[in-house]
Parts: sequence; structure tokens; C-alpha cells
Amino acid sequence: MLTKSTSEQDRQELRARIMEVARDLFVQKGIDAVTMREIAKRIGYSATSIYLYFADKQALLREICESDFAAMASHIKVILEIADSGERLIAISNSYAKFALMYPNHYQLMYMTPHARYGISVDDEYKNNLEKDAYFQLRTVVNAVFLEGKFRKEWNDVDLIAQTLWAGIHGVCALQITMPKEDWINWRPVEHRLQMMQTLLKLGLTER
Amino acid sequence: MLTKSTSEQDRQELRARIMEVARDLFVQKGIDAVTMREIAKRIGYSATSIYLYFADKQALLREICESDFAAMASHIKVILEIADSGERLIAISNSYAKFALMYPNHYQLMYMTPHARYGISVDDEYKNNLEKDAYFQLRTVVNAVFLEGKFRKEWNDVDLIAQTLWAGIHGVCALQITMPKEDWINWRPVEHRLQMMQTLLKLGLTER
DNA sequence: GCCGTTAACTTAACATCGTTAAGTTAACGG
DNA sequence: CCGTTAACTTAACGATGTTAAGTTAACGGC
Repeated sequence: MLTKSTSEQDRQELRARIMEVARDLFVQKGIDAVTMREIAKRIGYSATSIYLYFADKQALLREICESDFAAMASHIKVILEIADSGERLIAISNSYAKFALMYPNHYQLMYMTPHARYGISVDDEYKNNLEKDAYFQLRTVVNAVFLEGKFRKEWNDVDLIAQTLWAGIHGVCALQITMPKEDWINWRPVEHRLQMMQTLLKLGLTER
Repeated sequence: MLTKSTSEQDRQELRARIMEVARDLFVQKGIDAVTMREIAKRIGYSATSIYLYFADKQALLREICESDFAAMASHIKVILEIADSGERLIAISNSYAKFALMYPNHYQLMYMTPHARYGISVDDEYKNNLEKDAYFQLRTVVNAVFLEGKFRKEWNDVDLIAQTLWAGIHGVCALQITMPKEDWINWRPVEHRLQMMQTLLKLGLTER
């Protein structure tokens, strides 16, 4: 080591660099396959230095997830200003999928990795927060559509509706990320699959 | 050790017992959290004895997966004999979800993990095989329903339909596996979410 | 019944993992 | 310029998957 990160800014930059490198490795190789020593090597420090910035591997992972959750929510936030609630719902779904497919690495860590198993528990500030919780954003829009009576009357559980919509979009994105070009499946373009999923869900929810 | 497993039958029984114990532990605690020593302790042998029956941990895991693939295949075989194609489609969807939620670790390995990462390559015998390839089974049933003209006429791409149905069920199961009880989400029971997904997709596909 | 061969099983050991404790060194205040 | 402190490193611990070497039980031939 030639120099030491002494200023607060230096500290934050190094912290951010650790998270950046760790996220790339986690996504690329899987969490358990990435060692603290490997992360350290990539940033040019010894393994134990990471522990000066994060309590342990779990804490590092949790912070990465939280940061990505926030990034995604802020990406979606602009949607909330669309006037028509139905259009807002379509837009939020599109935006969610766009994020997932544009940042598959982040998405994979956030929504395709069993959190409980790795002891991740997201910080309270990310829960039920319109700015930071993408699911809460979706639920909010679903609720608005519901209150305007746009759904068939048999659909009256806002959480159930939101969770099913989420699952539909998630399913398309997750399969696309997991098996983008497995040759034994005659994959249709992901845009078509997304479009069809949205149409089917909309028909089932609204048409009479 | 008082006695040794010398007969071929003894060998097979011990092999089966290892797989049984390992599967329980894998499902309960997650694959990476289960140690060979722990499995060994449960069967009353030393850790290295497992290596007399399986090449390594991955081989053990793969054999467990294949064994459960076979169980699922024979379970679905019955479904393929259901007369009404619409009911057949519902049944295959239920069966798929049941498998996913009963063996979340196996499901995760098969459909939620970028295969290239773990060097897993699905054996060719599992591709486009009515007995062993779940997607191909689904596509076959979708095709039957399509040929009977049960879908709205605007849905005329069998692959696109099958892939969208798959994504819907997969989405519910995958979210359930990834975040089974995150407390900031007011999760509805997974059975309800599955039911709603099936209903929405069916309405969108068939109702006029 | 004994004995050598073989296969089943165990113990010891290795490299590597996350993590902690102890040691070192660079930077800042006086 | 020196002492203090925080940043950073090296050494080490217990646990992991796995291999090598040692031990022991069972079977076949006499």
C-alpha cells in the first residue's frame, strides 16, 4: 500500500468500489463461489481490509441488495406521475421489465436469489416506501386502478392482484435471464412474451 | 462400525439412504449450507464414506435431482392421459408448480440459475422428450388445446402461448422460492396466487 | 477353522474458506 | 519531528470439500 484512505470521501469511494466489484463477482459466479480474498484482490487490498468497511460477507451482500432496490425504485418513480391509472399500470410493468432486462445482474441479485438463506434482511427504510420499494409502487398503482372500479368485480384483493401481476412480469424476465438462448427451446422474442403476458393479464383482470 | 455393507443390495440401500438424508438437508437448509460431514453423521458413517458412493457433492446433488426428475415425469405421465385437453393443461400447470415448491432447491438449480455458471449441462436425453422435458410436455398439451380451437383466434403461436404460460407459473413459483416470507410484503398464500395466475391466463386465452 | 485378498470404512491431512487477533505503517495534530 | 490514531497487513483459527493412507471386516480356498 502506497497511500491510505484517510479522508471521509476516500472511505466512501473505497466502500463503493468494494460493493461494485463484489456485485459483479456475485452475479457472475454466484455468491458462495466468490471469496472475500478474491474481492480483495480485485480492489488491490488484503481480504481483511473489507472487514474495515463491512461487518461480514452477509452485510456486504445486504448493502448491495439495498442499493439496487433503491436504484430500481427511482428508475420507476417517474411513472407515478402518469395521469391515467390504467396507463400507469402498463407503464410500471414496462419499466420494471426494462430495468430487469437492462440490468440483469442487479435484478438477479435482488429478485432471483433466496435472501433468507443468505441471512439477508432488507433494511426497514426500503419497505413500504414509494421511493424505494418497487413492489409498494406497483401495489399503489393497482390500488388506484381498483378504486376506479376498472377490474372485474370478482377481483377484490389488491395485494393478490399486485402479487400476481408481479409474478407474471417477473416470470418472463427471470426465464429470459436464466435461459436466454437455450437451444432446445424455440424461444419467441422476449418483447413478444412480455407483450402477451401483459395482454393476457389485462384481459383476465378487466374484460367482461 | 459393527458390520459392513458387502452385498449389492446393502450397497444400494446405503446409497439410497445417503440420497434421502442429503435431499432432506439440502431442501431444509440450502445446498451450500449442508456439509458432507453433517450428511455422514446422520447416516452414522464418516464423511469420506460418502465418496465411496458418489464422486463428490455435485454428483450427489445431480443424482438427487435426476431421481426427482424421474418421479415428476411418472407423475405427469398420468396427467397426459386426462381426456379433456383443457383439464390436461390445468393439471400440468398444477403439477409443475407442485414440483417447484416441493423441491425448491432442485427447481432453483434447474430454472433459476444461469446454467453456464455452475457448469451444469442438461443431458440431451432430457430435451424434447415427452417423458423428461417439462417444457416440451407443456408445449404438447398447449398444441392439443390449440388444435381443438379452444383459444381465441388472435392467439395462434403455440410456442409463444406455451412460453407465456410457463413464465406465469414460473413467476409465481420463483418469487415464492426467492422471497418466501419477506415481512414487508403482505404475501397472499402461494396457492391463491397460483390459482389467480391460472385463472387470469385462462380468461385471457379463451374467453370471448 | 484358518489365512490371504479384497472391499468397506476410518483417520489424517491438505488447500481453501470466512473471520478474528495481533502486528505494522502511513498520515495528521501538536 | 514525534506520538497517536486509524488504515491496512500478516498470522492464525475452526470449518469446509476432498484425497491419501491406514485399518478392519467379510468372503473364498484350503
